[in-house]
Amino acid sequence: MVSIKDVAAEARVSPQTVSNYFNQPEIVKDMTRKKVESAVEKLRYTPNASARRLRTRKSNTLAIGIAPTGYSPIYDLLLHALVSEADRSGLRIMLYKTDSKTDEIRQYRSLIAGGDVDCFILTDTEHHDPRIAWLTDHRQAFVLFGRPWGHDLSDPDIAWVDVDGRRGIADMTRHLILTGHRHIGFLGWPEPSGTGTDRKRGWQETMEQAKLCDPSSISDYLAYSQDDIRSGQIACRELMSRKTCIDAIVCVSDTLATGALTSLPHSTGIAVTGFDNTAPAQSLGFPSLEQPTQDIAHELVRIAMERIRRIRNETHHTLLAPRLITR
Amino acid sequence: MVSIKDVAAEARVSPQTVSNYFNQPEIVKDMTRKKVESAVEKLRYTPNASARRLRTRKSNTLAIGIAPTGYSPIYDLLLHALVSEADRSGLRIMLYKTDSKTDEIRQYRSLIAGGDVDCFILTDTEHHDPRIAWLTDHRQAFVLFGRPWGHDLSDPDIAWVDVDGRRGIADMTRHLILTGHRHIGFLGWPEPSGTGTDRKRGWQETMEQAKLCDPSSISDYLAYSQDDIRSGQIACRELMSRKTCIDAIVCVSDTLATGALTSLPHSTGIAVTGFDNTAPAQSLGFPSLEQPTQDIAHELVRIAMERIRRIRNETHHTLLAPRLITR
DNA sequence: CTGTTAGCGCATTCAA
DNA sequence: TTGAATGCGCTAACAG
Repeated sequence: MVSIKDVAAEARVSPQTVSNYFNQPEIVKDMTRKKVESAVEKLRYTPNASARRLRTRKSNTLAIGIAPTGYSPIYDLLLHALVSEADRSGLRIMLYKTDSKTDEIRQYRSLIAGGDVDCFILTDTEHHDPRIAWLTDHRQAFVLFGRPWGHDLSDPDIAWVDVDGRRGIADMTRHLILTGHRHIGFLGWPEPSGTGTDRKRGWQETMEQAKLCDPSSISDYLAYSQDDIRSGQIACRELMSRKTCIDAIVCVSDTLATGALTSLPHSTGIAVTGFDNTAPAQSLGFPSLEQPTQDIAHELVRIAMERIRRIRNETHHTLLAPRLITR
Repeated sequence: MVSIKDVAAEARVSPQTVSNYFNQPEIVKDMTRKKVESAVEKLRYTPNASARRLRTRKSNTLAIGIAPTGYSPIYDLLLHALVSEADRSGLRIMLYKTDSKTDEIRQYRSLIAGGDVDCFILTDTEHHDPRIAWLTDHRQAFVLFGRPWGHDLSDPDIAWVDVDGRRGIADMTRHLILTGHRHIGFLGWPEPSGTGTDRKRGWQETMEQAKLCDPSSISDYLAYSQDDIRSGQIACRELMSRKTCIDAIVCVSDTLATGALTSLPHSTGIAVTGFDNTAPAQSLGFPSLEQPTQDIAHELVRIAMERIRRIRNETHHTLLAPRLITR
């Protein structure tokens, strides 16, 4: 293993100069820099991260939780984007398990005390999420992927990145209207669900604005379902029998869209749309909304770095638009 | 931040004893242990991982690559299982990006030199994988998820864990035969594909054994396709038009099964089966084979720990059976 | 069984 | 601008 001393000896400078070369290159004289550079190349030196971490008390690591049943269908896409973006900033991504919210807080404690993590990325946020309070109390840097439902969205203590589901679903609903549909139902998640309610609102507002529905009759076009295929099928059948004139169904997820589509008799001509543009959307060929994972990751990393440095004057939340995929 | 010294002072023992309490509890006297224990609790002490790593030259970290387009549909399930199993052994999981094999080797260099990783878990192994040679040359611990195709499978230098696709597909083929199918086709991946060839063999052997096919006519029942839905549809149509008597199709993946199923006219009664038991298999309701992710993770972690400790007398490869999901 | 000594590799003082 | 000394928190090796 080659250390900073070896490089210093090779370059005939002091260890400190080599350290400066890496951490404050601008204060090293050009000629010295050259010497160090060639020594580094020759010895294939890479700084030891553990030693640096011990000294600086920074881990250059972001941690993101992974749930037993996959938070979301785009989780692995997001993960790759995150690793990719983090890499550009010299950060690493570490995983921790989140089998329950309590368990998750236990993980925080261990990761923080171990000096393993600079900033947490939380997914699957829920109303009055206990994790937010805990992390804030412990002055630990974190960013949410998902809005802090139940908190003030502009609270400077709570940084977040999210996708504007309301806008995406509104775009989708407009698309359906503009392609001739008039009786557009909505298949959503049961309350309370921040994300679900937000998406539903996109549909409802568009319908009311287009005078296709008024507030008093909106519930006729609405059904709720757990996010699995079978529940989606049942909810869809119930909705269709309750409101037979429906000619399109906007679903809060691809899973429910899959359920809806497979529960309808073939060739009814009823349009069904989803959210996330996952494999089922592509295979069954229904329109969907794609989350901009690379942009999400970019923002998460950018904000994470600001939180680590305790910079508070920049934008600490971002709402990104999903992309409409028509088919 | 509370350190080992604080605990030692609180417990009125030496720092070394506290260290022993954590690392070799059995050599600490009961009464001393009690004292340390209460001091630890009182101060909420957690060892600093960076310092420990620096001292021991061990990171207690496994690294696994993440590809731009998701290696496999079970990737996130495997990841959770891995984090979960690693946690039980006090190991962490770090991610690195693998946009290309060359890029991946660059990542190895950086992670190793930084002292960030004890053992790599490689996925998506291919014939004569260059990563294997590099890691072996550098005496770096690693485990494959997937067999080292093109190498000696019993080579003690190459540890691996894999799922027995051949056996799984054979089970599936037998299931089809026993439910009355006789002309069973196979939709596979183009050669060379270690995994694909292995799975194909399971079908072929079962067919020949059941005298439903002889070696000379086997290719009549066989078609190849890239692993996407549209290619699967095309390949399936070609196969069906070439061999009209086919009454079941075993597919090498759920993706191809989805393609096959959606390309066939409805209610033909032709059975289609997949591999991985992913969402499409569940939603479209075709039989599939489930990979035992928890067992895979368990074995990966077990072997990884042995490799780290350079133990060579234990089993260094494991072949696990997938679970047949009939529907 | 417990305490003492030393040093892992690095970055932050201070001097030069 | 560069160099020498110091210590981050921990544990291996030893001495007691």
